[in-house]
Amino acid sequence: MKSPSHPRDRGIPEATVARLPLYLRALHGMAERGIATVSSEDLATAAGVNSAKLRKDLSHLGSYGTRGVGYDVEYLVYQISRELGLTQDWAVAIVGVGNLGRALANYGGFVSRGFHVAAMFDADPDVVGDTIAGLNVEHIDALEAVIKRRGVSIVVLATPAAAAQEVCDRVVAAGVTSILNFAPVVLSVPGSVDVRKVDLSIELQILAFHEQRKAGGPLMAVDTQ
Amino acid sequence: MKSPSHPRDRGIPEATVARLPLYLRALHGMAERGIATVSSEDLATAAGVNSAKLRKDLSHLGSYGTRGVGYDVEYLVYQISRELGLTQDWAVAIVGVGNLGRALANYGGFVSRGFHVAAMFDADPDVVGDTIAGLNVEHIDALEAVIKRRGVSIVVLATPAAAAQEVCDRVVAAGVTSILNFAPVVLSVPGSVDVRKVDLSIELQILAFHEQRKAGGPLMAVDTQ
DNA sequence: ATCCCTTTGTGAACCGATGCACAAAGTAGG
DNA sequence: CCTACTTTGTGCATCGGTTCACAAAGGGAT
Ligand SMILES: NC(=O)c1ccc[n+]([C@@H]2O[C@H](COP(=O)([O-])OP(=O)(O)OC[C@H]3O[C@@H](n4cnc5c(N)ncnc54)[C@H](O)[C@@H]3O)[C@@H](O)[C@H]2O)c1
Ligand SMILES: NC(=O)c1ccc[n+]([C@@H]2O[C@H](COP(=O)([O-])OP(=O)(O)OC[C@H]3O[C@@H](n4cnc5c(N)ncnc54)[C@H](O)[C@@H]3O)[C@@H](O)[C@H]2O)c1
Repeated sequence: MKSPSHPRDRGIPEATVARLPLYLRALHGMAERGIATVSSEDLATAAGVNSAKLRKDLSHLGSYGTRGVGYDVEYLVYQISRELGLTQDWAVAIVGVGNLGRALANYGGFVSRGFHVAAMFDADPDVVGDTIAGLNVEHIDALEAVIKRRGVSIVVLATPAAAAQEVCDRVVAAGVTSILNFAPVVLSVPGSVDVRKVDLSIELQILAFHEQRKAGGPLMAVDTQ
Repeated sequence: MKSPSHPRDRGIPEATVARLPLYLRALHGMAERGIATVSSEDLATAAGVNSAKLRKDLSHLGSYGTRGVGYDVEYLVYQISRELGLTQDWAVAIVGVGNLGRALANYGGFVSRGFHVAAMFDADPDVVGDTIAGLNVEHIDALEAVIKRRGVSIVVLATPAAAAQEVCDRVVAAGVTSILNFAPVVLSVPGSVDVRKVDLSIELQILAFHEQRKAGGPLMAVDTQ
């Protein structure tokens, strides 16, 4: 760090942010196996990326490596966790407790680090009042009140597609600015709200596209003309 | 089409492929509502993208629009479906019938167009033999035989992380070249195999990153030095 | 203290994707 | 047939991201 430029620039590329969780997961595995330091080469392999990319990604957080040695695993875990905001525990709410919502609620894995399910909501009277993974399912009418009271800042949307936009609007109105959407609809939200989507059917269609190419590829030089 | 270049170039950009399912979904909705033609502007809005991007995407498939009018909805549905390989019905197998595997199996939505669940596998004797969504759960030992017999070409992996790579190897050995992975591991596969991953915890971490920025952003100009 | 070896951090070239802006192509109406 | 209007398809500038390749930095040995 000589003179100009920022040592740790605020403004990490989006592509880098999307990979940090991958590095973090690999590092956790290494820490558990008692590995103290790791080279960019080894960490990159474990995370399934190329080592130049990994080094550039980490360089956006700061100069946390030691030349000739590598990165201290514990220290890097801490730095990435801090950067991702995982040093605090985020309260997540699940809206729509059907097939998928239940699976998510029962999923131990994502409670692991940095997140916990703080509330669950449904509109169906048969479902409201059920206890799932030790938590009571609230009625959707209580959405605003419960979100405020329990400090929910991330909402997982697992309602049918038809209800998603309406529920989304209420969630946003309640002050939530981060949404993970499983319903197959394009949600319309204010610019200040982040929506990420998980869409099974899109993923399958992309796979089908490539599968078709593989099948027909080499032989299928048949032009339509 | 004057002289050089391909009218319909094989080699559609990956980013375009990932959006085609979005357009298709919007078009299906319009077809159901009886809309016969649609402009790039309207279709783009429905799909949540910008219209120049949509037109460029569609131009990779061919010149299917009419200037001054727009695109014929039915025709475009057919062309995109064909391009994505949805004019055939793909046999999908689900491996790992736990919380998530069950939710996926019971999910009607993805059977809808172009895909059907042709087999389900698990290693747990208590689960094998169960009937879920009208289909018998097979033992994982029968993987290779059943995959061949039923012509499975896409596998959805929903086993615990620890088992994922081993199952993946068997699936690949059985000739499958398209995998949708829900387990939080980096799968290692030959280059000819396509793997797409769905990772809840990565999505949440990305949301947490941005949420943290929003919270501390404007005020948090505190430098660590 | 010097030399050799390893590995980081980054400048620079490259590549694919995005979005603007407009000519070309079509419709509709007189 | 000609004019006015609409909307596509694309050339081009730009941007963000990836990859290469190497100078600089540090550790360890002698
Ligand atoms: N199940 C899957 O594997 C899967 C996969 C991909 C996508 N999805 C999508 O995820 C969503 C949920 O899928 P599912 O299989 O769990 O459906 P589901 O029908 O089993 O569950 C939906 C739940 O949402 C509740 N609900 C309906 N309207 C509501 C409202 N206004 N407010 C609150 N709750 C409401 C229903 O009572 C029901 O319990 C759907 O949009 C589906 O397309 C599911
Ligand atoms: N449940 C969720 O919401 C969720 C969300 C994100 C990711 N995931 C991931 O999806 C995977 C499945 O999650 P889950 O909650 O359904 O777990 P689960 O434990 O409920 O189910 C896993 C199933 O896989 C079976 N299995 C184990 N080893 C197997 C093998 N070698 N061959 C075949 N089957 C085998 C088990 O018998 C079990 O039925 C996990 O990797 C989890 O991390 C789950």
